[in-house]
Amino acid sequence: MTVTDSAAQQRLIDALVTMSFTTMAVLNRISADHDLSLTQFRVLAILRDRRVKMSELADYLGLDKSTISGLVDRAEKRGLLRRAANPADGRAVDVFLSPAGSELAEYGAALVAQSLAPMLSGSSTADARRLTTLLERILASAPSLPDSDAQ
Amino acid sequence: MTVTDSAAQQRLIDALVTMSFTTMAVLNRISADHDLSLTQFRVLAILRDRRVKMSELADYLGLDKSTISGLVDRAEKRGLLRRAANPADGRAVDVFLSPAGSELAEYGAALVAQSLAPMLSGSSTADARRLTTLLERILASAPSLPDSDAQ
DNA sequence: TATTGTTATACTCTATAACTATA
DNA sequence: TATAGTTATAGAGTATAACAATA
Repeated sequence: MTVTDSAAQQRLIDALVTMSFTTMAVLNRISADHDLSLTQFRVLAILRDRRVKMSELADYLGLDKSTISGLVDRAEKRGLLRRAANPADGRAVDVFLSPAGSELAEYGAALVAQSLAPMLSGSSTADARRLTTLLERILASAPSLPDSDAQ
Repeated sequence: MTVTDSAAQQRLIDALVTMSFTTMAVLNRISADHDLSLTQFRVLAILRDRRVKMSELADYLGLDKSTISGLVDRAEKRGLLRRAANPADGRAVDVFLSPAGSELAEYGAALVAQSLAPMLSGSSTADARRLTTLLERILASAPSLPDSDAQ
């Protein structure tokens, strides 16, 4: 996109930002419905297919390690996840989902799909495919952000 | 999109969610760089071209009125916005940007455009136009959420 | 009576700084 | 020395409940 397209570019940016707020509002509502903050919900999503160290969780979320301690404390107290010593590094602590956490994570992922589907149901299959391709192309070239693989 | 396209639909949802997190991370970073929470940043964006009542601000953001009181308190103390009695309703309080708040809001909007532009610069003009159209079409049919017109 | 806004309260989220234990 | 994690602390964000003022 060239510099002369500034009006068109601004329009794209507006659409992207509005779409992002709309999507985040849906994720926020789903989280709140289950007494989770969006961050807690993201933790569940991240741990759905991974067992990670506290420090890795901090990296995924782009948050300070002390924040992660509190976050994991509360989720552990609720029985959603567990800590365990890392076998390879005596300083490190692994985090992973409990069965209850795993169940909630799966349910949450399904809810996200269900909640966003209506918004997309107006698009034709061809348009949906086109949109997917365009978004994926942008994401592939974007500098990977802390949270780019949550969900 | 038909029910048989569930894999394709899930892929679109994943792309949309990832893109949303990426966009929000950018907005969060810009906010933090100016000692604003994302919510404060949104307040500035909302008030950029509007003078609203406290209750309307609550509606825009989807937050409780008591939350708005605190939010406005802090921003007012920082000199970014001001309260005034609503001339038409003795119970209501109007909120609007101070000159400093207005300046920061304009600067912030420009920063958002600048920060998101690189991510989009890899797309051709035709692709950008196509993406804009697809997003706008979805947003037009989406039930308008509390925050859909921030920014 | 209903609505608008504020205040008190409580909890979560977040970062900084100081600390312990391990590498 | 550097890294991993926890704890103490402080401030912001958020909602609920109770309240005063106005419609």
